[in-house]
Amino acid sequence: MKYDFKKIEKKWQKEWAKGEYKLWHASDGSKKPKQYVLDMFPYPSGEGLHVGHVEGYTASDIYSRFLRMNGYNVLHPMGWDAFGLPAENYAIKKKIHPSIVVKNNVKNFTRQLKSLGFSYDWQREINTTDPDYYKWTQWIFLQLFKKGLAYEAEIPVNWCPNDKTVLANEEVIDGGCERCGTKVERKKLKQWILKITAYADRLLADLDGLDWPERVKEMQRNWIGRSEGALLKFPITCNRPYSGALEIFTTRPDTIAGVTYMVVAPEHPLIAELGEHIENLSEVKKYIEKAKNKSDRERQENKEKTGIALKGVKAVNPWNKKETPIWVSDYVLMNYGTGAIMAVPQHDERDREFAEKFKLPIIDEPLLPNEEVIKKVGGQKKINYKLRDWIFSRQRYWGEPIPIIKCPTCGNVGVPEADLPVTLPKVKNYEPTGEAESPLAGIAKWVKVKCPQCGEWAKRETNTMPQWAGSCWYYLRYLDPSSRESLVVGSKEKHWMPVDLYLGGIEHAVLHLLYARFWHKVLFDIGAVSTKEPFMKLVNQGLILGPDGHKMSKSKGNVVNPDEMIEQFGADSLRLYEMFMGPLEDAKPWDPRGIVGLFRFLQRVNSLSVVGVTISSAIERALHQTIKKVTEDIKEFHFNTAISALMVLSNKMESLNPEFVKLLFPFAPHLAQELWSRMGNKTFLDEEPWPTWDEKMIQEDEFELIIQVNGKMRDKFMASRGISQAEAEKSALAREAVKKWIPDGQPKKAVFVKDRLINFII
RNA sequence: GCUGGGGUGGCGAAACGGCAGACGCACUAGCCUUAGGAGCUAGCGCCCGCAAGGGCAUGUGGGUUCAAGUCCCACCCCCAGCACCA
Repeated sequence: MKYDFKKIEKKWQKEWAKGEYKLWHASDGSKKPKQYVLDMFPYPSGEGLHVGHVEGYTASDIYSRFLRMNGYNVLHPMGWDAFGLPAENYAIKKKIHPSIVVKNNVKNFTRQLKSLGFSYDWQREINTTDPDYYKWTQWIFLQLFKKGLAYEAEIPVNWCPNDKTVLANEEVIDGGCERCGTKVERKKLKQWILKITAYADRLLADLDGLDWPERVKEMQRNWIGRSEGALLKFPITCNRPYSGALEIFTTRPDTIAGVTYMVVAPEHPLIAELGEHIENLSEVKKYIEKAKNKSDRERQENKEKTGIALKGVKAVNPWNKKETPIWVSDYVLMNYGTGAIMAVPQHDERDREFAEKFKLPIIDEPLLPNEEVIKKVGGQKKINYKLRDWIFSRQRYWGEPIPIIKCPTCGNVGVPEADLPVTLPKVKNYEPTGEAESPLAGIAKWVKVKCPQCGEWAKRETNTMPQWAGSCWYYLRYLDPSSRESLVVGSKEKHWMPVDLYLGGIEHAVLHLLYARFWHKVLFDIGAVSTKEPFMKLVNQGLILGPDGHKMSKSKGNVVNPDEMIEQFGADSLRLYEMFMGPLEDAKPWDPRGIVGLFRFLQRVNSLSVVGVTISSAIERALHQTIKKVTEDIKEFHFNTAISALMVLSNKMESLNPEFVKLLFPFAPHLAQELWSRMGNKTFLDEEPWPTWDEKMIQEDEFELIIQVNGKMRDKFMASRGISQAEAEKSALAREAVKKWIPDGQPKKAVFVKDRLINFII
């Protein structure tokens, strides 16, 4: 029979769609054990689904179908992370409202996902740009505001001149904008900031309990960057009366005797404070000016140390009362520790480099116990983090409005919860202003509002939230997508949380995954959720590279379009190929011919007779072995070897059997369901139990006994299971091929591995 | 530099310390055919050989073991992330 994949796939997709995909509804009241299998939801771009999406979504679909057949109540939802720059930029270019752009893209993505047969619970579909959804994103912001975890401050921020908005530290990659690569500028602006640093210790400590890839945990650990040390004060002396001290942070108080100079960051307040006490103030100011003009990227590119000494000012080492000079250098950063260090060139590479360049002494002094130093000099223990607070406001249109009202008398006032959502008004012009405000600032009618506290005229906050806001909590909304009284009803949250499996790309390791953990912990603290962590197990699918081995990109012209693959070979072949390419987590290049092999496999399976012939015991044994192999492989996400096991079995089979069809189902659901129906079954495979194997059936009564001489394989013969060493030796030594290697038939020694091999040593 | 992950045929890859290369792609030969670029069968690591057979092979060099791709030590190379964080 011809493998008419188009007809088969269309037919079953239509069947599955009945009752709004009833087959895949997750029930809140089920007695079955629950499993929450979550995909990282896509940004619905104009380009449509990428083969990388297909990879991750196929993997989670296989796993979900497997769990359902094993008696689990599975929640496997899908939605849209639809706020963000691309829709807005497209809107600016084409003069179409972003919401229309998003609507069209969502339609296309939905069509594509359905054409791949993914078993989502479509009743729980969510969209972060839906006011009923972002009402709760705003609600969470208000809770952060109430707890003092959202605050406004004027600080130096990363500004992308191309996207005309500020960026979080996590969004700056190698000094460039995460999105467009444009060199980021430093600007001092008043911004909304989330106090993620208040959770640094918990975000770090709770990583240990997570079943996540080690590299992701390590990336988060590095990003949080905890270091234990101490704050120590060095009194300052100069030629005029002065009573200040320079406070430094160090992880090595034990090296204090080796201090030969001090360094402060160019932005350090000490310089302004000392003012005229500094004899060479004008030169110092010149250096500081030069350092300020350097971007972060320039500072990183050129690591040649620069600096200038503060003349007429000294610091006193509190340990040995020695006077040491104070320098200004941009290798010390103002936003870490205290912005000042004690320099120990003997023990620190950077200090050594600086000392060598400026001919400062390098002395070798004995190390002292940390505790003793801290105690004697009156210092205090301190833990520092590299993690910075999250700069949260954006000067763009297409995002959630920050629900704050700025009142001239009351200051920043949260929008009353009853007034949520603060909906995004329609504007004529989405163009960013290029200033510290979003295009919303231009809508006087929307901006003007009465202060909820004093009733006087006030203004709305016109900045919007960053792209990451909506994805910080979406996994909770799936549990209760239409709830009006809370972001998620407690009983539903308790039933489903935490997410058992979270599948997605590694690119979110220190962005989405860190932000979401932070929000989740805040929600935990206010009692809105019952678990400390949102995602128990994380699996990252590896990147699918273009046929040229490079990352797929439009400019390189190496992008593979899933729609074309489905058109040519069908969804089942595409699913199977992407799973067969290699280990799920590895990066792997697309082989344009590769999919053919999987198509051939399905074609062969399709042509097998549905009328069962009596199966031989050899095939029955192979079947049991395959059930075991595929079951274990799916549990470990080894889909490539599971598919290969199915191929091996199918190459032996003369006709279809129900177990094989069930094993195939999670991987190639359309064809498997078609075969199931051809075999005379009226049920859906989703509702069928997963096949089981009998360990006794797997055991073969004969095996190939390997004969080695000095560890090299020389011969083999069929032996019955359980053969004794004496019997094995006798039979082996009698063989011609063995006699050739052991002419006297007298090996020095024989190592016998039961039911496997015998190794003669001569 | 630090951290994590890797180096196995022409390619993607398999391999509880026990026959290295399963499965698939490509390739070769043959078959079928309504001559379809997506059919079927067989072969296919490298070297010597008509063959039988033998030798060599899992980045490099050592080690442990009856036996090492797998365990231990040192080194080289590749990929990813972070990187003047005191």
